[in-house]
Amino acid sequence: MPEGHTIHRLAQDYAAAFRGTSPRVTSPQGKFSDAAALLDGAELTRTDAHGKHLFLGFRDTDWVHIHLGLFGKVAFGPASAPPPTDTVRLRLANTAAHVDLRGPTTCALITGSEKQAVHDRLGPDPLRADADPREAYRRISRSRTSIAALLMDQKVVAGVGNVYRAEVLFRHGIDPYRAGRDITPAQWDAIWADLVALMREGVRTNRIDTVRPEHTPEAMGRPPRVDDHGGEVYVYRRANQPCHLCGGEIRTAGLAARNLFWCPGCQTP
DNA sequence: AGCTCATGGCGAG
DNA sequence: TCGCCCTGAGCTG
Repeated sequence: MPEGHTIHRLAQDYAAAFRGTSPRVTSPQGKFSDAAALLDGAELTRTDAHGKHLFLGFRDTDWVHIHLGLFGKVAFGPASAPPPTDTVRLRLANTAAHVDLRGPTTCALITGSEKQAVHDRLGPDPLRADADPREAYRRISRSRTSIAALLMDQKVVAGVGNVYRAEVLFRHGIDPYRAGRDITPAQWDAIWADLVALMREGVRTNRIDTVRPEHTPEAMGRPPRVDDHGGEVYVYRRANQPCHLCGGEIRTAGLAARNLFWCPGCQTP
């Protein structure tokens, strides 16, 4: 589920369902029980997102810091909340809705200054108004590390995950192993602008679609294909299949414990 | 029932 | 670079 677009969408959805209300706060699974008791009945005043980090603001000073990790999931439902299963870390419930959080790597009650510390260690987020892409380029342009690894480094850019990384590099014809220092300013500007557009669209639709209109299955007369993650893509999880553009075989390789996908025909070193 | 894999990230060595 | 944490789906028997 979770790349940055998912988290920003969740910030919106939590706000839409709970902002201005004082929900019951529980932790059926138990790992968040003490904090839940402190927040129970407090007003949810605001929400925020930076990269893959989600923040729920209660009262004036309390924040719940949530990171879904690889497995975390959030499920919204109506007020008639079913009995929670024993994996629900955090449940909010008001008179109109409930929401369950399962499997997060982080769910912690923090202060405003602790929240600020999280912002401080994250790079610019294409989905945030305060993002400065030059901050990212400063690191990228000085690095011998591959652009694929840099895009996944949350200190460099916040919110890009394995799908957006693979897809944006394909869309710009850049081989994932190219060193950061070999990315030109113009290339970075184009990548950033593309990330902003793709991820905004991702927030809107709640899925990752990266295929340009002229390359959709309908436009190219090939059978529709949607990845398990729910969107249509050029290379992500398409190892050994033909590239939509050049017909060459999509390749895959491990990079820093994640699977990388690219088209050697379309992406130049 | 058990294995593998997944859109993340951390700390140890 | 590896092992580990969080969970669930989709296989394999």
